[in-house]
Amino acid sequence: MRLSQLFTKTSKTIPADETARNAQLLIQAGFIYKVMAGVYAYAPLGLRVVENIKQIVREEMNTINGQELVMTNLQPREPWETTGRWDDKAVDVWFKTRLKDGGELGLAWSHEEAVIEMMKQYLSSYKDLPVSVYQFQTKLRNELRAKSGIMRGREFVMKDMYSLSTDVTQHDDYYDSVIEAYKKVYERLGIGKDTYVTFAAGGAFTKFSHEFQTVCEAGEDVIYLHRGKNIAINEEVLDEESLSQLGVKREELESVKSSEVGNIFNFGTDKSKKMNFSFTNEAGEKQFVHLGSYGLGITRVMGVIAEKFADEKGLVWPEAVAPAKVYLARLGSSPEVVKQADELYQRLTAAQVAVIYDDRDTRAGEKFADADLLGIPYRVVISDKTAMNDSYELKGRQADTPHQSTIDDLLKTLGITD
RNA sequence: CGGGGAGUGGCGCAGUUUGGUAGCGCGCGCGGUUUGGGACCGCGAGGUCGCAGGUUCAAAUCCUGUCUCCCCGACCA
Repeated sequence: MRLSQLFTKTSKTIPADETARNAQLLIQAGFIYKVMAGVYAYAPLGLRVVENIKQIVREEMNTINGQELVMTNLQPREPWETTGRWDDKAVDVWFKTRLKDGGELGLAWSHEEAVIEMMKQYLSSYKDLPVSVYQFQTKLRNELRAKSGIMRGREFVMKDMYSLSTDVTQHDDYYDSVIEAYKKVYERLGIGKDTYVTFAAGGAFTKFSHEFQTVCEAGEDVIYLHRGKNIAINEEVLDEESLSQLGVKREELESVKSSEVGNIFNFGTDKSKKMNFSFTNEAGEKQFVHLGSYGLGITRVMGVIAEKFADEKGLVWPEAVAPAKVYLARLGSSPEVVKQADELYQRLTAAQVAVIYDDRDTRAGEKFADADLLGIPYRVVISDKTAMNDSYELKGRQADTPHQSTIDDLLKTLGITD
């Protein structure tokens, strides 16, 4: 990507109407554009981050046999009525609208009922199970109050997965595999060591559900950590019963602010019964499907990463999600410099390394400031000096000083092996 | 939804108390000098002050209503 052609621009000032660090930085750097409260558009650089996160999630969901599909944003009323969740008193985040002929529709805030409705058409035998389906979907929630930039919006991207199992054992096995898959996801996203599987309010079938909480000052939740035992408890279920059940003492726990980046639920057969979603077992008997629901907030994770890693100069993306691996800053426009920079750009691009090529006719300071603000992991500078010596100046985003390297060292550092 | 704060060129702000028809920085365009951490000089374009009413000779400024944004709280299945 040539920066001279990118339509977004960075700004020297942070937007006045945002206080959330993630929103300030992402807007200032041109990753996102605010449309209204809690609703943000994703510009090219922001979209790259979103897609990188999605790809990591996709790979891990595929590993545990998740089958990707896409549900719809327009949802009919009936399935939600059967579970009692159409009523605004039961679900207060509904956006609702009407068809021209008067039929009432809901805009998708979740897809549990929708998925069941769909899967009923395909699954009818124990031989069809287990099945796990997932999607990346834009969720629409009429939150009373949006806040915290992209961490709590009215429109946001979420990966939601649903498992359909024959019985408790089959369900539990899958549920456990999702926990492991989620751990891998957060690990790959660079927030693994700060993300805790957290015991939270469970619902009708289990004492607890599991949340994935990332320690983050900007988060909305408070969790209690037992670092020694690697146990975390959401304050909403912190009572004597829970403590004794988990075998920890209150005074051993450390309270920290966190953001819920994932949540997994066991619905048992509750919804299946209400929606009459059954299959035939080996004995020819009608059984209800066990449902599990597994959410992972894609755009929220992006906000959390932006918050956690930023420094005073701007964003600092972990390599796995960065919009590019290399920020190639070309200083000056002498033929030698242009030649060296163009060649490196082509070489890296050919090697599948994402590069932001700053070929703009601007001064060095501006390029360096933008490289930092955009948070690209590696900065390579091409100048008269490097062109003359056939060297390459390389600096990590958070390194203090750059160093000169040969083309071989450079490619090696960037993980390119010919 | 309760409480608090704020809406003035693309962005960040001043001006509002003490009404007299709009200013600064950045950005943008042109010319020139510069060129390794957001350069400098000159010239120039760009807003009628969220919106709607009202008071007044006169409203960014006063009054009423309304919309929007931010923060705290409540809510988050």
